[in-house]
Amino acid sequence: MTIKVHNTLAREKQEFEPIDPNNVRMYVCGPTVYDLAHIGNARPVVVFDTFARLLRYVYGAEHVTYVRNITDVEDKIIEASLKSGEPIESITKRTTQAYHDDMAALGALEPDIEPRATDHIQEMIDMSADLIKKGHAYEAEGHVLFSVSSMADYGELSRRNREDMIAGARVEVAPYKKDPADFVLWKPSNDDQPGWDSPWGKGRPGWHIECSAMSRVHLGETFDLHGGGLDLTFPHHENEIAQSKCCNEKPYVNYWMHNGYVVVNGEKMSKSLGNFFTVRQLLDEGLSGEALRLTLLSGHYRQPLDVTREKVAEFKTQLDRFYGALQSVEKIEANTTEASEAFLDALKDDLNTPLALSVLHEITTELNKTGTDRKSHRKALGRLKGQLIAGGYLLGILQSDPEVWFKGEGDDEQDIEKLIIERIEAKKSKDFARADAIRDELAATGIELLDSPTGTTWRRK
RNA sequence: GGCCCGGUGGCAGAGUGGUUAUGCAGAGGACUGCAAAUCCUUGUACGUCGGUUCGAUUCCGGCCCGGGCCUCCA
Repeated sequence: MTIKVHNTLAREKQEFEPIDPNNVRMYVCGPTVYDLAHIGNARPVVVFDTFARLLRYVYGAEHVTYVRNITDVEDKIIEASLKSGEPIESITKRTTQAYHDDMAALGALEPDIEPRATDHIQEMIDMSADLIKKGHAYEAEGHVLFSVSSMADYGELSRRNREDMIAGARVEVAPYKKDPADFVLWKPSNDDQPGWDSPWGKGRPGWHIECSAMSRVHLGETFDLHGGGLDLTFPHHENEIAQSKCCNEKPYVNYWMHNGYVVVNGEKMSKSLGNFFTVRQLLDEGLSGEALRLTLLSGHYRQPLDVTREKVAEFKTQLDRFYGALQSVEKIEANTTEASEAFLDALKDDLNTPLALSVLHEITTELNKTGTDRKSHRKALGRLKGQLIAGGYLLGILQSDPEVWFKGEGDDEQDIEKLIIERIEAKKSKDFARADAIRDELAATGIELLDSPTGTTWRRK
């Protein structure tokens, strides 16, 4: 089965056919580094990380190039610097580091290439100049503006035309624009703003041109797939298409994928609404990054997703179930590295992660059922274990040692073991009152004891 | 005003023109000194009104409700 993706350009699911299966190319819009990432920012990272894992699985890791940029020049950063007094370089460096740490905690692998906007200013200037030359842009009062009316099929992604946009315009139209829909490629900087020399004086790039420039440098003029949050469809991606198509005179991207919003009580989570919580915040509260990741994958990527602490706790319980099964077959060697067919089919069908997750649960049930008769089912158990780990890898979960998952970090292991031995003695002498007292004592510190015919193990709750 | 999503059982969440989603929570049972873990069994579904159909939760239309984009936003 081939991969199918919902292509925003067509508004329908399509078979994914890369231009070159030996070099599958994907670009995803990364963060503007002025503040900590919130859960809404994390969703596309986790979603497209999962999709990249699938692409690598299907086409081979060496045949996939995944680019995710860092936007380190943008007016929000300037504002943040003015407000706090922290230098811009310090803000972008610190925030980029925090972003890397937080996304790693969510199990996101690094993209193959992570270009920075400030390293590609010259390419942006070149593109802007080229667009002027080709009659798609013009200079006005130190700005370079893209001329929307110069492009016949502007609006193909978001399916809106110029008239709609003008009718719906909620912002004052800058006087230097020839057309209200025109957007900025380059704008002038004063002495307090970061700026670079350009044919139009000292200035800085507009928001959209960086992705056109960086994707062209790293993936070429036409590439396979571009992802991002639904809110980037317009204007950002629409304008990227306009810039790249008009500049390169070639198609830009074949497939566009957009993830739905993270919502809070049904409303979109966003910085401007203030209804967000950061990844850092939840991790600091002690929530598991792996459970948070699974929560982000628990709904289909195009659906809205309500992330609550309760939900994260539920998916932590689900992970306990998986790890419990893996723990029970710790001594059995996995004899496959292939995910199950049903699991792969789910992911290949427009990244249906909830369905894929249900397959992992079915595998787990089968594994747990088989567990009663180890010897004669060694082969089956090895297969189920392998499928669980392989599927888990594609989702970015279940890669820890089950022992570590359940016992975690702590310097109290010896005390726990000592109490367990004491309890075993108590049980032997039928002193169940003492045995239960020890259980309660440990339970009070979050330690749960599990008796089995082969002995007593424990978990941190 | 224009354009666009969505409404599934207690909760989360897939999916399908006629047959079990899955998980969490609940109930019962097995196992256990007791528990936990695990397994088995089990209940309550497809917003609403019409239409198409032998048959619709699934297709079509109206309505109601919720949300989004048209400005920065993942």
